[in-house]
Amino acid sequence: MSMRRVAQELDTGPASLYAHVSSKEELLELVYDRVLGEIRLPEPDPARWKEQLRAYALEMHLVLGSHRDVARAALATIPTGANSVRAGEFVYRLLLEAGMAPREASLAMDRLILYVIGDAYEGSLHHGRMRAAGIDDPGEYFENFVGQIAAYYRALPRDRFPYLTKHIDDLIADDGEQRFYYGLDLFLDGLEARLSKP
Amino acid sequence: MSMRRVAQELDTGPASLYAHVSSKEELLELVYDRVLGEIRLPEPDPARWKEQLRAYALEMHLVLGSHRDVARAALATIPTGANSVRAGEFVYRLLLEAGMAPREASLAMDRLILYVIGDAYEGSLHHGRMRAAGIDDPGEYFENFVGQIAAYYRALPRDRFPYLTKHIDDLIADDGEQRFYYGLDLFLDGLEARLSKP
DNA sequence: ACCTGAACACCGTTCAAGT
DNA sequence: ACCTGAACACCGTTCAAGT
Repeated sequence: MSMRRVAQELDTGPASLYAHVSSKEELLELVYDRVLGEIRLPEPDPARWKEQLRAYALEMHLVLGSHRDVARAALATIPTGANSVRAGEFVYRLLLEAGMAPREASLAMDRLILYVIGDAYEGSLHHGRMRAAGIDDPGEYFENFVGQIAAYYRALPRDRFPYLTKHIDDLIADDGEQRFYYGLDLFLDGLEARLSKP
Repeated sequence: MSMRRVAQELDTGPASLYAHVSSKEELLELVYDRVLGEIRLPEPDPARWKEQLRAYALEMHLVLGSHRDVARAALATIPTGANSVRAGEFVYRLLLEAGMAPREASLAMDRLILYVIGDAYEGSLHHGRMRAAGIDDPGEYFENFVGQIAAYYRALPRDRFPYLTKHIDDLIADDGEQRFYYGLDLFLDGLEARLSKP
């Protein structure tokens, strides 16, 4: 996304955008909030906090995957939009009602959001690379990507890198989706463990 | 970092760089690997895997904080440099010797690295914003940043956002370092729990 | 093999001038 | 209050020409 391209889409010049927005960063934050609005929030149910938090993370991840710069804008910004606050209240409430102390719930919310955005941002970088390479099919791109890693690892000297060279198949077994799930569930299980023995 | 500025530092033109490197991305990957070389790896000790993994994550986080574009380059790239492979062998070995199955160790390594890089990247975005705002002291910047969040939350209607408005102090209590530690320890504790009951 | 100047095709943002 | 053309100060990369 470039200011000049946005302006072009609106049949105007880039300077005109600055009558409505003070910078590209501000525009991206507005887009971010609008994108968050696409997430449907269920009625919070403390008994199912883990399930609901997981569903929220998956939806947010999906919705952020749409555009590269949005995920970056979501990092290190003050979440100030209406939808952002709405989502924040939902997540925070769920953690509190699950039994977490306010301060720990704050930390947990912060880290969950960072994880989702971080993974989405990495995904969008991959997406950009895919387009740059002229590949259309994500599966084909993934094959290509891990294939290069595998080839490189296979060429490493076994005596100096015994562990990496021995388990190449395991290193490339899981795709991006499975990696995201693994980290998400590790996180949620970790929260649950802290709840049961504080 | 821009190609033109690198060239200037080397008293030459930007075009000259392309005799040594095929793109800016490739140059950044070379910088990334050099930066990883600054991490000192201890003799792996399976009995202290958690402690050693934690120390590694802290060192990597510190070393990545130096330059914004490096953390971004570290995302979504094939880690192909000598130091990168050296570090990968260390982390992977530690996880395996701790008792993890090869496939799960692969996932755990991937997520740990993503977490460290993701947090470092967010930190570098903050750093950039700090410089843009003309602030020199990180403490002052942090005060400023959380102060804006707090003011915004305080102005929210209490009936619509009861949870966020009630715990503003807890929401802004921890700084970046403490947040990083919380997520890191949650991750490591999670791994430990999976090891004890597989 | 390495370097260079000049050019190409872009950026975000500002600012005086217009309505 | 909103819009505009033109300009400023940058980008990454290419390419013919040089050594």
